[in-house]
Amino acid sequence: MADKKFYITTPIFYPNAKLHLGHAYTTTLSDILARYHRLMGEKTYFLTGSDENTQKMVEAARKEGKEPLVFLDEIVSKFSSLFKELDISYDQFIRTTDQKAHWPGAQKLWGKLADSGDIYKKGYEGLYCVGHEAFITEKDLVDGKCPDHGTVPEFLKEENYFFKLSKYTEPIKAKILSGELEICPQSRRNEILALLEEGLEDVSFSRPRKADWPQGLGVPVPGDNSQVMYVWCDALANYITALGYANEGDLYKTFWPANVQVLGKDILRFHAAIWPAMLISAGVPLPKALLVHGFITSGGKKMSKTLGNVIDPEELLAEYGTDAVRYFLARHISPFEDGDITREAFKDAYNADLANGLGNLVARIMKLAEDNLERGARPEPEEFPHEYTDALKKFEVNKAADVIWERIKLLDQQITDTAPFKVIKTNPEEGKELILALTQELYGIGRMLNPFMPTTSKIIKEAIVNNKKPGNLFVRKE
RNA sequence: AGCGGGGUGGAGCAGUAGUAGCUCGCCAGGCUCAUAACCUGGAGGUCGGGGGUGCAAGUCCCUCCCCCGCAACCA
Repeated sequence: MADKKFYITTPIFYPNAKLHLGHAYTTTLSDILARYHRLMGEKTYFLTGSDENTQKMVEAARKEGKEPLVFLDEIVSKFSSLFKELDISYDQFIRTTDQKAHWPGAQKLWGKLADSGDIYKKGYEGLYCVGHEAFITEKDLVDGKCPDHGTVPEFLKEENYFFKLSKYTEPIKAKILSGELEICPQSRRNEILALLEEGLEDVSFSRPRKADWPQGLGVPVPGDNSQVMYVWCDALANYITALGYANEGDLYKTFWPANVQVLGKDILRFHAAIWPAMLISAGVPLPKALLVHGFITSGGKKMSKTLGNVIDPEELLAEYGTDAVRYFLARHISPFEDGDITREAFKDAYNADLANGLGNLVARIMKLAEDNLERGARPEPEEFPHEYTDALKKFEVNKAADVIWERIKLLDQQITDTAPFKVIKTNPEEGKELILALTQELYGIGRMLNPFMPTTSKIIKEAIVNNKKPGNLFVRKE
C-alpha cells in the first residue's frame, strides 16, 4: 500500500482568456482525487498546466496591444491565482513554452513517431480560417465567411507533416476493449468505440512557422526548423514531458503511466484516439484511465456571454469562499454528466448543507464538548467506510460526498435521540460519554472531508483535539 | 440526415420488472445542545404521449412529441 503511486493530470488550458467554471471543475475534481490518494498514503503526483503555443493566444495578445509572451505570462499568473484560491494542490504546472521542461520531451516523442515511420510530409491547399487555426471547406462558409468566426478565410498552400493515425484504429480499439485503457463513464467509452468503428483519418501534425510568431513560441519540428509542431504532438505530450520523458528520469519512471487523466467531453477524441495512438507508436505505455466529465450548464443552458448566464468562479469564491465552491462542485455536479449551477441553487445548497448541516453540527457538538469535557478527544485513526472509498475508487466524488452528508444527518439524529444536553444534568458521567462519542464521530467526518474541503477538515479536527468550539464555519446567507 | 444524453411530486435528482425514493421548498408537531438551527410526521407524482410483451413495466420492445449537446482538428 505504502509504495503505491498515483499520477493524475488535468488538460492543459488555453491562455487566450481567463479560466471559467468548467476549468475550475476539472481542476477541483482532479484535486479531490489527488488529495484522496495522498490521504491513503499513496505516492501522488498531480500535474496541470497551460497550452501556450497557439495562434489564438497571439491574437488575443495583439488585440490588447501586448507582446504575446508578456500577455502569456499575465494570463498564466491568473491561472495560478485561481488555482490558489481553489486550493488546488498540484505538484507541477507545465507550460508548453518551457524550453527546458517541455520541448526536449516533445521533440523526443516526435522522433519516436518518425522512427516508427508514422510521420510523413504532405502538401495541402485550401481555405484557412485563423479563428479555427485550421482549414475549412468551402461548403462550411456562409457568405464566403467562416460561420463561427465571421471572418473571410485565406487561401493557403502549405506543406505539413502528418501522423498516421489511421494505422492505429484497431490497436486502440483493442486496448479499450481489453480494459488496458479504461474510459469512464461507460457512455463515453461507447462513444469512442463507435467512432473507432468508422475508422480514424491521419492528422496534420505541424504548421509552417509563422513569420510573425515571437521567438520562443512553438516547438520546432526536429530536423526542420521551418515547421513547428501542431497542437497534438506539442500539447498532448505535456503529460509525459512534465515528468522528464526526455531523459526518462526518476519522476518519469515512478509515475508514468498515469493512473487517471481527467478531461472534458469536448476533448475526448483527442485523448482517446490521437494520444493513445501516439503512445503506441512511440512504444510508451498508455494511461490506465481517462475520466471524462461533462459541461457545467447554467439554468440548463450552456453558459454563454450572449445568454448572460455566465457564472464566474471568482464571483462564487469571493462570496462563499474556497471550501464552499469546492463542495458545490464536488457534490452537486456529476463527474460523468453535465451539471447545472445557478446562483440560487448554489445558495440553497450552501445554506442547507454547509450552514445548517455541517456548520451547525460542528457548533452543537463542539459547544457540548467545550462546556462539558475536561479535555479534547484523541480519536484513533479508523478505517474509512467502504461506501466512501469505493465511490472514490470509481471517481464518484459526488457519491463519496453523499456518504459524508449521510453521516452528518445521522449525527444530528443521534444528538436528538440520546439528548446528551439533558443527560448531562442528571447523569454527568453518562452525558460525557455520549458527548465524547459524538466528537469521535465528528472527527471521522473531518477526516473524510479532507479531500473535499481541506481547510474545513483541518478546523474540525483541531477543534476536537483542542476541545474548543470554532467560530461559525459557514454563515447562513439570506 | 447522423450520433449521444435527457424528459419521474413546485424545483433539482435517484431508481434497468415486483408495494414510487432522496434533497430543497411547503404544512403541522417536538426539542432547546446549536448558525431562527436540529428532530418527527404530513400534503404533493396516472414516472413526456400512444401502442406492445410479461402474472407483474419509470424499469423491456415499437412508435410519436419535446429539450440539450456533439458532428474531427473548437476547454
